[in-house]
Amino acid sequence: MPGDYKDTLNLPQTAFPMKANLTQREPEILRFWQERGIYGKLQEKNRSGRPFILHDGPPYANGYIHMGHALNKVLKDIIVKYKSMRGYYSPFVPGWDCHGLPIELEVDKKLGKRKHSTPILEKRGLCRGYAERFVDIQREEFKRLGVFGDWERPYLTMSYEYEASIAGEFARLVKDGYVYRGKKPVHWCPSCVTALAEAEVEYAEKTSPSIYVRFRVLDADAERVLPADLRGKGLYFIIWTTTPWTLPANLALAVHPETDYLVLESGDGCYIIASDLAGRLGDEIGLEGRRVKTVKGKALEGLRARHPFLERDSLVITGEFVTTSEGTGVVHIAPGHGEDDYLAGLRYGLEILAPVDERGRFTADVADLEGRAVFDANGLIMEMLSERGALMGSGAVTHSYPHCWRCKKPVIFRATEQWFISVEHRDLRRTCLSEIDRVEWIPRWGRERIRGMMERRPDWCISRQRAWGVPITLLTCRGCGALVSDEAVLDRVVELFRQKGADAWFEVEEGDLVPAGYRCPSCGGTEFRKETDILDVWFDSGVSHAAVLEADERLRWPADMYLEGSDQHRGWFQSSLITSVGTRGRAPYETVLTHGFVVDGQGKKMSKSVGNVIAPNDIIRRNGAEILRLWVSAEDYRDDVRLSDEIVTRLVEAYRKIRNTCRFLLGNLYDFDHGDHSRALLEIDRWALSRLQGLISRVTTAYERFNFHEVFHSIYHFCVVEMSSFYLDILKDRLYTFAADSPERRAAQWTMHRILTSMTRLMAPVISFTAEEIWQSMPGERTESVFLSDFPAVDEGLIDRDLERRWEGLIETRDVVNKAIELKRAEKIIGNSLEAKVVLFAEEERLSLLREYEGFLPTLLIVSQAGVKTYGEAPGDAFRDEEAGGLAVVVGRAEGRKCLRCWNWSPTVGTFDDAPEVCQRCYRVLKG
RNA sequence: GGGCCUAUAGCUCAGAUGGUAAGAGCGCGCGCCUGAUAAGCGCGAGGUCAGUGGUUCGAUUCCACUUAGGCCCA
Repeated sequence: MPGDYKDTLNLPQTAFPMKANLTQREPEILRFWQERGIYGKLQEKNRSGRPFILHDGPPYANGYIHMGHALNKVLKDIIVKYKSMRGYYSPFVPGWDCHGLPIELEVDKKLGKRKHSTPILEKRGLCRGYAERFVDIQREEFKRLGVFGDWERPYLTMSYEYEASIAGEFARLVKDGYVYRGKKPVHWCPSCVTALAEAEVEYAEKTSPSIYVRFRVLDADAERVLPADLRGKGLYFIIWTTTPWTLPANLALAVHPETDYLVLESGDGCYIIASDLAGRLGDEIGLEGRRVKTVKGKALEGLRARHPFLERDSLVITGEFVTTSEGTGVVHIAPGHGEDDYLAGLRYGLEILAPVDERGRFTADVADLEGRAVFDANGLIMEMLSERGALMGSGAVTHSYPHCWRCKKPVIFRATEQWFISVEHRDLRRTCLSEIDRVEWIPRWGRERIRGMMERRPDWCISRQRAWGVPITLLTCRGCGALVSDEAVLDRVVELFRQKGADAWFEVEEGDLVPAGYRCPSCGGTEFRKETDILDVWFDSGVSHAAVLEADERLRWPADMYLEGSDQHRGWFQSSLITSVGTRGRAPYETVLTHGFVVDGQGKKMSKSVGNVIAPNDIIRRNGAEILRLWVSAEDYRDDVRLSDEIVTRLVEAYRKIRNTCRFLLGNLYDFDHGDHSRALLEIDRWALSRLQGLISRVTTAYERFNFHEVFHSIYHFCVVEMSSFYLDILKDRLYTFAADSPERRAAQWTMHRILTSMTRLMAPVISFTAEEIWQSMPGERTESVFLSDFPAVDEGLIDRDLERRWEGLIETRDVVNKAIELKRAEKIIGNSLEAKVVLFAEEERLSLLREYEGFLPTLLIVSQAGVKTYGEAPGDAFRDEEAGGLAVVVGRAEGRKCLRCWNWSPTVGTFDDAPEVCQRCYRVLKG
């Protein structure tokens, strides 16, 4: 067909599809990695490299993964892949947290009524099966995200080895004296005779007595408060409570340190109550009288008051938890029967008193009430108060009160014997704090956060009265109650667990746990009792540094990094720190990196009830895991990360842009000869390569600082601004119309190849699937997988700052010309920019710059002709832009005719008899 | 209620020891191209830098408070 020169051009050719079709392609790439064993080869390749150990915090083996899991694992994966490509030995051993209440509750739910009659070992077996199932499910979900790791050999906290490690680490703490037995209040169901976890308590309306009780301040102390003229009168605190039965356990009265308290003279005595509540108390119990004085709560601290019916004094303490929203502003404190009470009791060294047995009956400690069920005793107690003149008022209230989810009856708060790890022993708290200071926290405020918690936290209560966990492997003497902390006994249990798992604890006889002839060191007793509590699951994961980092030959202790959500400042970071410092004297991590939570487009938390939840699978199914990975990298994870349909849409577009840019590069490399054409580079090629070095440098720094959103933005920006709209757009003419093997075209290809191989590796840790797909489509020699290649390094020889500076001027000029052309386009004078001829009028520096590049200007501006003149010659109606001074532009129609081959306009078109429709440049190419 | 943290265009992000920098890309609007074509290119319109007060000659940038939101506690 005459006039059709398309066949004589070097148009791009590639099998690399424009449409990613990630949903289908990703599984193929996963299979490729799997079948070729790429992860294993990567480990092998770096075996002798410097290690970088990112220790995986174990997700809980319950339910399907949500976006938080995905965010966390992808962040880890990006780091592990980056470090690996940099030559670090960076194995990733994923793990799962398998014990614990949530799984047990799920199993209980399935058992229904049989849950009470199911033997513990059978229940534990069911829990194990449940956890196994979800480990498998989550493993597949994580793999689908493209996360590299040793998925076939993860660590499970319920493996026998791990269970033995838990017992072993616990034994170390026992031997070193960290573990003690103490009392702490827990929700307790007197009807089911069991402790209840918070999750097993449900709140329901209940009617309770509402009573006001006065406590008389000791006369000796009253002088501190009462003016001289009132001395001799009784001084009383008034408290309000809805649980009269806890009064026998009263040990203190709490006031708020900053609240104003009123001393009120009324009848036979003086009363201390919160000023704000005086009016209300007048209505409630008819308390009226003369206002004597006002004092701050903290001035009352240390006073002693007589218990209304027991031979005991009650100490006045202060607490921030005291409010004046109800009651009297004075709170009755029974450390054995309330959470605030307990903590206050600890602070003031009060006994954790709970004279109530496991069936909710008073013990002999309260002689008058022994054997009485606590709720039934309320009336009796009120009578006792009344007889002694201590009852200031009574009534009834209906309020929300905790009930047992099994039997639906009201529960009580009751201190029971629990095991603790002391954070004061051997200065543990202080050592932890100094370790916190030594560790690097990213972001920096993480240090303040965990520091505050560590400074204030109480001893660690590790007892749980449940079935699914690692038992607290302690024996106590049946005779004297002494703890058996004999090394031989403790070690025997660890070995037992290694062989048979923690279930063995429930099977073995007490006598078989001690050496033959063993006697209690304190009393010589020979009968022992196995502890039935299990360990808090936080202990399980807390010792992963020992059970995994130290024990697993693939890893090493301590870890270079822990990386979890910021909620783990209270959780895993702390449980790991305590167990590690307690046994090894230092933190198990060098650096701790935290990320925020996944929230919706408005920054609100995702919740099923609101209906704003987006699941990883939604995105994988609709857009592919790659989009999810891109999202992880695009967002600044230090803050909460937002996710919405719009954000996904934007990311899909960004992905397409990156993909298409790479596709264009691939398409123009189909016939590249892979020779070294570096000596034939044009200046614009050198500009592109210099810019590429800048990109490599920026991206490398961003990875090093874990600023992944900078990685994304830099690569994206490079694709859009430097490549697609500038370099590649300008390059088309050279690539398409020059002779295929001309030095100029080869130079362009050489440059493009370099850009493509660099960019692909830069993006590989983030968009791994696409990077691999590009890598496999790339012509020429390459490693088996993009991950087996090295991360690109900056080539100093390709950096040319002077050149880049000169080009800033050229690019600015180009921007102005584009504006001028746009105006002519609006006037319908030109369409395609090749129809234009441009004359530039410039002064001084710009003039000399443009003169220097005059021959190159048509290429730069993608116009057919361009000329340079002095600014003074510019016509008055020339286009000027305030941004660029000393520059005027005149745009007109190009001269000559359009070359049907290269589409440039030229006076040379029509001057060749044997090819009248082409320009001179094309004519020469055609004639070879 | 307490501890820690966040708040720049519709979206994702930059920004300055406080003083001519409020920026980028995307999206959106309007065009061009049809030899990256379910692509590519150009131009344009978008922000009282959450609000209030304070420090200062001057604050989006420092401080306090408020509001909204997040995590962890209570």
